[in-house]
Amino acid sequence: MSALDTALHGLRALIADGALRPGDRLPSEGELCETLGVSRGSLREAIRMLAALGVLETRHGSGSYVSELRAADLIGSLSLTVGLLPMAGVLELTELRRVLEPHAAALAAARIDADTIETLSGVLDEIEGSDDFEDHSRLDHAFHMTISEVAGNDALTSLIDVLRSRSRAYRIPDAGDAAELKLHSDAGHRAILRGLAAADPVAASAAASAHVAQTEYWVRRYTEADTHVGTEGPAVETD
Amino acid sequence: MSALDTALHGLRALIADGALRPGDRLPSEGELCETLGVSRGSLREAIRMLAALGVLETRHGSGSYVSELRAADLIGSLSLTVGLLPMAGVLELTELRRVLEPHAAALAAARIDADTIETLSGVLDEIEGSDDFEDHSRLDHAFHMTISEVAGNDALTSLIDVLRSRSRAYRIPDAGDAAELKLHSDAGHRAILRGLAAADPVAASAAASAHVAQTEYWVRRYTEADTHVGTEGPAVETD
DNA sequence: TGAAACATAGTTGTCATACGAATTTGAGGA
DNA sequence: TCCTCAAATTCGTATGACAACTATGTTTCA
Repeated sequence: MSALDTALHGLRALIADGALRPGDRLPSEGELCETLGVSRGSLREAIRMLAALGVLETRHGSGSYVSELRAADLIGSLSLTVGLLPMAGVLELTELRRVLEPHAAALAAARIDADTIETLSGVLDEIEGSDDFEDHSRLDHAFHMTISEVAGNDALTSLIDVLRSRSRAYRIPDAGDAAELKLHSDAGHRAILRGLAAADPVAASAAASAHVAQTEYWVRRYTEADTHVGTEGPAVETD
Repeated sequence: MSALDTALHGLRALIADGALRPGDRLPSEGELCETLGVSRGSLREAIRMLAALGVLETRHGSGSYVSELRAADLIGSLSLTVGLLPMAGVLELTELRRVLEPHAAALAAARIDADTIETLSGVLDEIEGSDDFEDHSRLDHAFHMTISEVAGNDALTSLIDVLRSRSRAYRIPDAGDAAELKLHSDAGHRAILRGLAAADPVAASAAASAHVAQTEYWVRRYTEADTHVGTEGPAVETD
């Protein structure tokens, strides 16, 4: 077994066995090097891997700490990489959204309160009144995240967030298309909100499903032309 | 910006911009150090982080390569860490399973062929005829993975696999309970297979939903007593 | 007495160098 | 043409050194 594997599995075992619990500070790097029998370089590589996966957090000058090990945080570690997926992968993820977002909407319909409905309605007012893509993207994100937060499962919220982050950043070159998309998008949002306001899980779920399906349609429509891997360039909501 | 961040974002940018495509070999570490202006140690830490997330693969003596960037692989990178979740997190994930597995079953019901049904039936025969927990776990896994593979979305399959890997490894101390669980589990499997064989998405979906609900019941039942974080020790299917 | 400033020790961040281990490449010969 | 083997290339690992940052305890001053 390589030194890196030794360090990686050694650290993981310390957490799995309960020797290190969420929030605990790890022994210093020098100490761990002796304990695990690897050099500091190999140890640090292992620490970085677990940090990338959301298991550890390192603070300069202080030490490394075990994270809170929340499911939402581990899922959130994907956000660094989903932006690198090619189009084919994005469509796979969109299918997941097609299951998860209706579920979140249904749960939210059963739990949402009047204040939140008011807030969401205000967000939609802003979206419909704005022509700025930056605003649109931000508010759209807020709308959907609020819904999944109300649903009450943080892991679900985090997963939806990660999946949505990828569909978000595609540009719609044609101005007419962009306008049409926004029209449908606004209508979709209102339909979801109606379902929530009526405390009707089935209606909210159906509206959310239709909304994702619409996203999928637009992503697919612009797939053939632009199969670029990157996420750079002017971003336009397809959502 | 720290040297590590420089290296990490530099590498990520090379991929996002398309300068490095799936399957490509990265420049040598020495070359990248000059390009990015960081030491070899910092560069290697960045490479490890991306490797942990499933974006890069390193081969000793050969070089580092960009992975195929399949959504399923990126999601699979979670498998190293979901085993560290405390019980509360497992229940969150089980709720996700409750949405995803019925969806997979419904899709599979619409696409499955006679040969696969035969195979699955054979797997269930084996499960029902075996008292060995090791066999049971392996065959149960094969049964469920086959279904989600038939569903045709690799990302979905990978996600279900990751989520299931956590519910799998809990021991049922009481022999009577274990027997009762297996009885229900076997019945649940048969119900799912009936739905698939009838090409009935609704029936398959409902059966899968009930199956996950049963898992959730057992996990919850043994939650209060055992909140241990680890995954070691004799593992018994709760599934 | 209280608080601010400072000194100190401990920890992570970064770099440079060296050498071992695995792979790849190409020259040489049968 | 194919095989063998040595050399070059590349990653894997270890060590040492110092900078940057943090935490803690002490001193100093109001």
